[in-house]
Amino acid sequence: MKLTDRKTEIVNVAATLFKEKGYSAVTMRDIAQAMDIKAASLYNHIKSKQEILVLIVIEIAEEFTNVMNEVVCSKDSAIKKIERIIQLHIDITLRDSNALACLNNDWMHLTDSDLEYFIKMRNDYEENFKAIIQKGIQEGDIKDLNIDVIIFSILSTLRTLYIWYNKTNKLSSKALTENMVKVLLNGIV
Amino acid sequence: MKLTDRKTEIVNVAATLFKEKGYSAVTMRDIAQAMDIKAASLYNHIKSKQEILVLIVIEIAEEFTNVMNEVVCSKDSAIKKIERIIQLHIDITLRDSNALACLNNDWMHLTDSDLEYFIKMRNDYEENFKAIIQKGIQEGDIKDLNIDVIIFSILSTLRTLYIWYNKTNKLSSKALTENMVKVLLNGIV
DNA sequence: ATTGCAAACTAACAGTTGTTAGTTAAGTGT
DNA sequence: ACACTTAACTAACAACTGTTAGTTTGCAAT
Repeated sequence: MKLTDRKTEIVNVAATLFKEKGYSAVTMRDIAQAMDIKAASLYNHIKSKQEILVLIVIEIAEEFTNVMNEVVCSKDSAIKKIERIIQLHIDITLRDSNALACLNNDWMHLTDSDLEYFIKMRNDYEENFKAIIQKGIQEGDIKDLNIDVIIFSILSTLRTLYIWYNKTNKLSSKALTENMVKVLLNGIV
Repeated sequence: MKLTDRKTEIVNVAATLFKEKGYSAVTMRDIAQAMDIKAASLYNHIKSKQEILVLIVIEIAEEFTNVMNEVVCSKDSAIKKIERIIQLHIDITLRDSNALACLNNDWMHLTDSDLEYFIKMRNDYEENFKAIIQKGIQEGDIKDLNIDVIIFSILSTLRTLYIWYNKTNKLSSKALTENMVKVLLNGIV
């Protein structure tokens, strides 16, 4: 799916606004004003407000899905797999925090098949993550704690990185990943 | 600030809807319909849609602030303090997950002095939390990792508990807290 | 020069939004 | 029986919503 330059621009501007105020609170006139054009002009490039949301959310969701599938198929250890997933979240956060905020906060405004598709991807993602942790526990690499608590604490941290990453952007991607791996896997005590 | 029964009911119904779709996407007619009355009737009890949001968000924010102030003043160890804060988040999540969702997702729709007040409370909260961690590091109870990464990973997990707690509500408050303390403090490896 | 096209514009639409005004029906206390 | 209060109602408002239709402008290719 290739986008024209102008369409990409609209999607990016919209993502920035959606991050600030949420999908519902941003109007087509807001998006237009941010681009110094009129609202009606947006429709030369996009079909609807919904389409913008779909373009933002689904693309990122598919990227998560694709990488997760690679990781699942690989022969790495559970710990190595988790590290790759941490890296994945950090990379996408650094590259496109606006879209990520949108995915986290506005996915419920998707409709019909898009909503269905998104929810399936998210459920599969969590299931795959769970399977990785479970294998790690079986093989003795991960402590035998409540598995849902483990999954949740890691995923919720990774998913909300976008809120926070500009507060500590002195850290490089690599340094951030290293610290995150230590904190999330080895604990702080 | 005492609320009449009916006002409380409106606030609770609104919080449920806000959790599902976000503040902006919920209309006064939605709230009214959920209570089997007409939108105009809501105004016998509340001043505005904004007032509902303020009642939901500020009350919870103040509760966090108050308990945090107690914890800061106490003579407990850093670890003990963190455990109490984990307990606080879990308790509020179990008691009022709707309001918590609202606080997390819709605080930016507060206006003027309410918005200012909220942001100040949140900043103070984070500063206090940071000071606790810092003390813990100084005293050797906590590993000397990047402090922002530590704060963020714990807080983001605690703050988004509401998304997740009904998936694993087999766990009691106590059991949940114990698992959470182990995972967040001691790590999983 | 003429045509074609991309991308902006103005004007307007039908529906939705939060909110107000004025009214009504059902209790409650005197 | 009476006035008062509570909490619902209908009707309407002005502003805002996403979107469409038709038009204009400037540039590139013929």
